[in-house]
Amino acid sequence: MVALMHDPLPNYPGYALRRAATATMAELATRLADIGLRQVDASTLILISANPGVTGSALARSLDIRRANMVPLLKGLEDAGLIERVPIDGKSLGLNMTELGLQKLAEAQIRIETFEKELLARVPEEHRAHLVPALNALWQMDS
Amino acid sequence: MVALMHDPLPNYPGYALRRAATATMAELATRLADIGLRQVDASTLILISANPGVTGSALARSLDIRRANMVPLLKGLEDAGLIERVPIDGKSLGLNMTELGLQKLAEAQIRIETFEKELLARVPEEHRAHLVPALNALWQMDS
DNA sequence: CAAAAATTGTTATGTTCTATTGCTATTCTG
DNA sequence: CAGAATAGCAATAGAACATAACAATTTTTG
Repeated sequence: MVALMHDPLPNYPGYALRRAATATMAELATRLADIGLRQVDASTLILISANPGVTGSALARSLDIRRANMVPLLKGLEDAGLIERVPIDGKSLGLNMTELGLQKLAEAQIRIETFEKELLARVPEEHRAHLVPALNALWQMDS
Repeated sequence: MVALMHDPLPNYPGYALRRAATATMAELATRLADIGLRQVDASTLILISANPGVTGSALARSLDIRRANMVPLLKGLEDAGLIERVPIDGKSLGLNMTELGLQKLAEAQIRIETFEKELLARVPEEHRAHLVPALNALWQMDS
């Protein structure tokens, strides 16, 4: 059950990035599943709560999710009573948190903060402060 | 077309990690698709070439891929003439690169090296050296 | 202002990746 | 040797994500 003799892959930033992402995302997914949320649900709630009245389209752009895939996502959150939608004009719907949604978000935040703390704790101290800026530099640009 | 007013998500290491991973992986995927490979194909070829005679099961463990999903992967590489399988004993098959596979791998390596270089170039210099060690610390442990 | 262009929300559908289950044959281990 | 573990495989299910098309409604601009 020993590792491969030669494994050059971890030296590739791209590979390390993918493995790190899948491993950590799987971990967070199970913790959020305990309260009936997926990561994308939690992200969405966070953004709505920080931007009351935001539209689904704007969320889609910010989260880099196709508009079409936003529909079942928001429908799920609405059906669960976590958000509500109020017409802004003839074609746009503004999104807001419900009381229940705020409660659920608070639960999620606790789990997320714990997760992020543990995640960072695994990174050797001398690298820790560099992680988030380095990661954000990789995607926050051409979007 | 402006970003959201408040976007707290990039402050979360987990979110930054996911966005960075999906963005960069999509980029690499298109570059490898030009030569008919997926990332997992390239990873597999790299490991086989570094570990001649390795078994599919060992690869699956190293790449964290289910054994069952290894089957169509390796079949694809074999059908494309990139690898060959020779029986080790009654139940194991050793994997080796073909001549064509080595050529294809060389092409892939060029694209991968270019990609990795450009990826690192996007990271501000003071963070650059910390990225790979930080990432590997996130998953190289409990596996 | 009127025509053209863009945006919003939506339905329907397809693709791809990955996990699960179960099976046979073989090898390893106590 | 008997039981446990391993290798390879098939079939299938599910989740995540992409595409295409559409109607209704703004927004832009000539």
